[in-house]
Amino acid sequence: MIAPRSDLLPRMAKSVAKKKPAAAFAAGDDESARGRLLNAATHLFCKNGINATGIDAIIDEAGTAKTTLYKLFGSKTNLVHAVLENEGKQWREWFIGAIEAGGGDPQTKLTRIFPALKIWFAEDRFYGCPFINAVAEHDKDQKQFRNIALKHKKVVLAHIEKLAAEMGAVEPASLAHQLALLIDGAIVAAMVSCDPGVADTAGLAAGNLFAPSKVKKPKRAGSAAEQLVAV
Amino acid sequence: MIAPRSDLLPRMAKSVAKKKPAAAFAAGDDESARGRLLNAATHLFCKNGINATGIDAIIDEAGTAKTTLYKLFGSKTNLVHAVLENEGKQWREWFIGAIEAGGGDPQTKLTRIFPALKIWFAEDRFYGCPFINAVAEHDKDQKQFRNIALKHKKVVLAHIEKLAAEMGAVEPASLAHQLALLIDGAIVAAMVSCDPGVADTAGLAAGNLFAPSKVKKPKRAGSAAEQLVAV
DNA sequence: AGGTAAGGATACCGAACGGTCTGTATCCTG
DNA sequence: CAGGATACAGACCGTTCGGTATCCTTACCT
Repeated sequence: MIAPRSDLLPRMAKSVAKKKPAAAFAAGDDESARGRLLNAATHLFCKNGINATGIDAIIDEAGTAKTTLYKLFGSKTNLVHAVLENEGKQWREWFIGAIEAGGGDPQTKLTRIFPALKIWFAEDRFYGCPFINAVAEHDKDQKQFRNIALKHKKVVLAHIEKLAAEMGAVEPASLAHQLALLIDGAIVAAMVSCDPGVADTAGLAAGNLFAPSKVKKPKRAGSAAEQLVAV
Repeated sequence: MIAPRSDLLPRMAKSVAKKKPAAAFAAGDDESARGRLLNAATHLFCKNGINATGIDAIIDEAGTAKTTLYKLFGSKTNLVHAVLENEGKQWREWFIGAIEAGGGDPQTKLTRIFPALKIWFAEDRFYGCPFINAVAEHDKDQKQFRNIALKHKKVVLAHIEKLAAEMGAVEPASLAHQLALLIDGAIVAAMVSCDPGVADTAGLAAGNLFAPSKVKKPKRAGSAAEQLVAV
């Protein structure tokens, strides 16, 4: 039984030799079995849906054995949770980095939100928000995925609200919630329409939320004009 | 072989004798096999997801035989399409009715959008937008469900854009798209958070889109103030 | 050199899936 | 009363699902 195995490079994915996908937030160069499983599961869950993705498809794309998956994650449910946790962390790091990079005043950072999203929307591996999608395809009377999604969105919201407060918004919490609504709307609209341009529309709508009347200490504009258009 | 059947009322659902759910847009009093199947499938698809809902669960809730389902719809896929078409039609009728009822000027009608949505969000059978959810749990590289969703959203958008034009919006199409974004955002946020109050937040954001500077023929406000805050 | 940990390959299990089949009961119409 | 149409009941089929068990190969570390 000489059986010269074709895989001269063991512990490497054999099915594909992927190039780095050059995503906005890189999913990974982790070539360990765990990393490959996480990347494959993330890709397939997001692209085809969680329920529509079978274990076999995941191990096939990851180039691992089924035993390895169950040794590392225990169950499909655990894998789903690991994917969401990992993806959420990476997305938040990318998002916050994208609006913070380059500095500037808080309002400048907030206006970077939708241009940043547009870049994400334009990726060929943009499949919408994994958290929203996970909620959408599971029992809505159960809190499981809704709680995970809320936890993710609260971190993002907190950062936006902090910036809103720093820029002197009259009601930072309200402004942050409105921006978050536009973000969610843009994400699902981009997923459905495949048109990154919805980010521009969302940015346009967001622009109205930064009107001088919404800010405590206007920098230049006269107060008379503000009064006229206030509320 | 007397076998006194328990169903003294044939062609009636036996498993449950549901009360009318009193939904904003009534799913139905259609007690035919087709109607019951459509209602049951709509409920289960929306609540638990399409992929997570088996044929057996549907016929169980509908109180029909499996043969009846396949005689009437042919396949699960066909049933899914029938559900989306039917649900979309009913939702649009409800939505347009809700913002048109009571009359008033076009802007008044547009401001009715989010209060109307809030009522929908508060229902115990609110499970988000079936079209968004359908896209979320299927292959995003296929156009199938995305096209169905887009068709639905275009009808809604067209009505909003018509109202925007009637109210004299400077850019009716842009305004309509921004409102649509807020609507989508509110729907998914309500689905995830189970808080109908997001409709208020969306309504607040929408209020900024109706600023005098956005309207061709301002009714009262002076033009000087508008110039100051324009664009 | 040998042991151990990590991972690959594959056969297999019970359950659930979408879908088909046979048979029976009830109604409507002629 | 006959016969067609409609619907219910439930067994059944092939497939796929998530998950387990067994065995084998390789890399690395004393």
